[in-house]
Amino acid sequence: MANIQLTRGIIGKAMRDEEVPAQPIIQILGFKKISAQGGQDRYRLHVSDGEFSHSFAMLATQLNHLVHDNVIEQFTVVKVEKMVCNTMNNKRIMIILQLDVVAQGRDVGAKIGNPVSWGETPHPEPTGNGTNGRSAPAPTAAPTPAPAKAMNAPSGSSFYGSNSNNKSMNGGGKPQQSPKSQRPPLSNQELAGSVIPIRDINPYANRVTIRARVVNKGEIKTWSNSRGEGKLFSMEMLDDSGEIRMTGFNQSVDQYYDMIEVNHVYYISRFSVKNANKSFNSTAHDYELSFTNDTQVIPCLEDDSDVPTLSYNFVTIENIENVEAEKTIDVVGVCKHYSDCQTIVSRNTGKELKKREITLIDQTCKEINLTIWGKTAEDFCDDSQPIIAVKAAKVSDFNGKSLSLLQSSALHINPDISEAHVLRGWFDKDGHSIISQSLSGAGRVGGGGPAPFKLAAEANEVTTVDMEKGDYFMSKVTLMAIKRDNAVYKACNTDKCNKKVMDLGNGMYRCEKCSKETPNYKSRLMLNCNFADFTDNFWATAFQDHGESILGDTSEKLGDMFDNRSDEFDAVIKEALFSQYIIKFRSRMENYNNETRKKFTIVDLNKINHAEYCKQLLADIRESSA
DNA sequence: CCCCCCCC
Repeated sequence: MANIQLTRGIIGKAMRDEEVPAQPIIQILGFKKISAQGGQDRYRLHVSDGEFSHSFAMLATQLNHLVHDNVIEQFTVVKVEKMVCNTMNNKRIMIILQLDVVAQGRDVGAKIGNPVSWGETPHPEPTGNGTNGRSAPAPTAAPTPAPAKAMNAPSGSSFYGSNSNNKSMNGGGKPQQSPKSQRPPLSNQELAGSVIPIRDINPYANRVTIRARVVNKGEIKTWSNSRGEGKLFSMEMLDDSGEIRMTGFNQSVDQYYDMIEVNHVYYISRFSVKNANKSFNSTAHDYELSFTNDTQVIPCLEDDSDVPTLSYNFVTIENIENVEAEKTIDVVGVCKHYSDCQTIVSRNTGKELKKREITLIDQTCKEINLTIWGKTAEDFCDDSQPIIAVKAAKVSDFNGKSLSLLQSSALHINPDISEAHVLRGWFDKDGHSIISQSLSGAGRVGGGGPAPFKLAAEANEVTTVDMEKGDYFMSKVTLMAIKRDNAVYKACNTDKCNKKVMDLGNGMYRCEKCSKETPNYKSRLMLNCNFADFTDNFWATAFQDHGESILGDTSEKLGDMFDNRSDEFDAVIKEALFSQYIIKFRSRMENYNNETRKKFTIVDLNKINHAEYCKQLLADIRESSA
């Protein structure tokens, strides 16, 4: 093991944020498990380039197996294929994302050279044999013996079976009794011999096994239609040849859903293969798989680093502007803020849906809203402004551009990928205080550029000449009053027609526009609202959707209240007052009774985010005092 | 066997 040359000086360069040579060779002097977010272990490394040593290096968590498998041990020499440096709490940290082992620690057996501890370390570095330095206890303390490398497939005891006897088998430790019609589990030899690449899956290839990494697992979904009802889940898997989707129904859900873990590799055999319906399947594969009663899923226990992990093809937020609606893209951004979880009712199915809006920002200084659904929305609660990476988010052109998660999308919080580390560094240093523009909703560019912020007094001064288009402005205002009368009106029930109908007094309603009389109508909102800030106040109209946001209920329920439970309706109005909003208004001159008057209409409305608003004010102050 | 991907 003589003559191993470390890349001297690389640590100094990395610490000084200078360009580092490609593929530097360094030695691991020790490592230490540290507590980490998300319950996942993280390893801090004590590394040396022969000149300096440094204990603020981190192993990307996808490389944890290298520690668990004793590949990284004391004195192991590695070639760093990929790493990033960040400054965290005034310390430079090296994050090693990819490495190759040059020589095993047990073969090297000693520290190479006489490295000096870098920088702020106040004490001399211990140099005793068999110790790893303060930050890195001896590896003998931590790892358990690695599984035998020669093992191709796991032993029968780790078999996740293909029938319901499984639990009793595990409980009693008895050999499995196959029920009559079922085939016995595949032997290890059968398994290993029949593994084919995912790319080669087709309906005629029987008795094959794939060895695949699960990169996404959807929520359990229930359905009920004329053909029956049931539950199902889908997952996406990949190997180095391709990707494929697999769906499990009913009892397969019970059997496999909890067992299958995202990012783990499994041997899967005895599935059924059918054509992929391209309109609902975003994978590149022509076929998709289903679990059968006979399907066998076996965790891959040996080293699975040859099976690729989820890879992204990120589009910057700025560039999402140019992506067509309905396309799916990968995106990574900082979760600048997020909304409460809301319950809405699907127009198509009548089902209640949970949703939450997340605002993402990246180095292009653009923001975009991402809508998340269901359990993901309910459970999302992370105030640390985490990095969010999404595989296959759907682009929509609602309110500018926005993103929405699909069942087949995958959201990852603080993924251990270089883009995320770089973004983190940017946001913590500069990004958090930057004035950014949103592609979604209020403040976005479009329709003649971003709307300027105006105080109420300034808004009142505006004399709009353009009768057609009008002027747009943003304002931070408090809701002072809502006129109760005419807040709700009965509108024509015809799709797309929202005209006010005439109550004929006989249970029928007439729409002049449609020339139709029906017993039906829909309740719609048209709120006359008074808004104020410290300079002045003005009246503005909030139609349907914005009215629902302000009053916090559906127009249907509000209409019922308005007609039948007047005091309840008054209470709703009272409750809505004195909320603060950031609102985008349109001001326009309108002719009414031979008089030209300026009218304000709400075009976008958001409850104020005080933290966000204060940041903007601070940025404004900085800019104007610079 | 789902096949909806929602709401403003």
